[in-house]
Amino acid sequence: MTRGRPIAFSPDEAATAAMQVFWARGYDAASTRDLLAAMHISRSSLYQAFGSKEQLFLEALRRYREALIGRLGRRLETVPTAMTFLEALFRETADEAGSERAALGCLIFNSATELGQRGDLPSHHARQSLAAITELFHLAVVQAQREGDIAQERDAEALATYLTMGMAGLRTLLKSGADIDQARQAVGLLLDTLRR
Amino acid sequence: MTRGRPIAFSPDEAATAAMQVFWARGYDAASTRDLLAAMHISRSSLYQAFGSKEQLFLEALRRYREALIGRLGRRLETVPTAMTFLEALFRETADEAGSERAALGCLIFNSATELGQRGDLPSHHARQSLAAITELFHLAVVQAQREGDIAQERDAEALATYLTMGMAGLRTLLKSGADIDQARQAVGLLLDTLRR
DNA sequence: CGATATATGGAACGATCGGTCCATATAGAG
DNA sequence: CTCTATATGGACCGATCGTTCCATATATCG
Repeated sequence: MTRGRPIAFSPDEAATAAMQVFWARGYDAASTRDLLAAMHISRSSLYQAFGSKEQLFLEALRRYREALIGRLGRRLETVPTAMTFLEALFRETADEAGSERAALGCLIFNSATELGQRGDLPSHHARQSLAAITELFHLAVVQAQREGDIAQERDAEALATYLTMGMAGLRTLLKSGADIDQARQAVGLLLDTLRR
Repeated sequence: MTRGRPIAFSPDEAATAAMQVFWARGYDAASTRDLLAAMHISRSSLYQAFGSKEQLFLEALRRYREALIGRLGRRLETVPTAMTFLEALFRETADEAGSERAALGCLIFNSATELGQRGDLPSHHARQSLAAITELFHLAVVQAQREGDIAQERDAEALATYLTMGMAGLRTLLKSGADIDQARQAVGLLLDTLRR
């Protein structure tokens, strides 16, 4: 079937490595040389397989988003109640305070803040990814309403936006070195709003 | 007294112009050429007067912080109650949704997210500036407690951190194109927490 | 008037950027 | 085996980065 020399690396692993570089350094600050080193491929292979730095980023962001939303979506189905899902998610994030993981943040929030105002494809995809997070929060809120943990008459869309805002703010706090007590207290107040 | 050729520009105006460039483009993305064009001075004058791009940024951030904190602090003293101050601040920010002003964001939150994880001077000053915002919120919360709008037994520090988190999240929402209704609803929920 | 000290404009520097190009390697097809 | 098609390594490109340097302009001091 296929002719010519076969690929000598796993595009999957390479894309994952690229994702980690974009995650740690940001879109602009991640140089193609950084990416090549992490992906363990040559410059030719990068451009052959992914086209450009921009397209590679879109692929990396897509993978991150699908992995995150997929993982959280599955967890939402597994967990006893949607309310415990939301509580655990925010509390676990708060507990990252001070760690290297906290300094990394979330690729989606990182990208939304870095690229939010540009009009290019990366900016558009970052916004869409943020919207996907809000959608997931919306699912969780609606489920919590069904389960009786959030009053039916409350606006699920507004609560979902509020949770996205809270997570974005929490990520900012963690990135600027908030300690674990500060993060936990702020998250506690955030979650109080859900029950009212 | 002084010898030699006198300066031909206002360092004050030049620093203000630089601040606006850093505000709009971010620290890394603001090139010295961008800065020179906005400041209307020559490359030599920039390095003569400010030393380096890094020092110029520190000066710009300092001016922004002092102007912001000063303005808000004065407003807090002028306004009828601290609670109305907080409400007006968040509601007015939400109402920026969709505007160019919203796309700009706040230099302090922008810098905290861009530089939060680096160990250099700009990073350190960005964190300090974020802490200054939390301090202002703390002042407002304590005053609101004195004025009877927030219960005395509530943790003023935790509420201050919560407000900083909320403003950071709101800025992120605005940067990623949230519309005015979303922003207003999220802010409404945020402010509900103050009264509980 | 020099003499001196600072400011300015702009050329130039080495480093790094994303991307291209080409010679070479390596597979399958006939 | 030859032919063909794709992959790879790495030199190279022009653009841009922050910064330095130097000749020149412009002020004050004696």
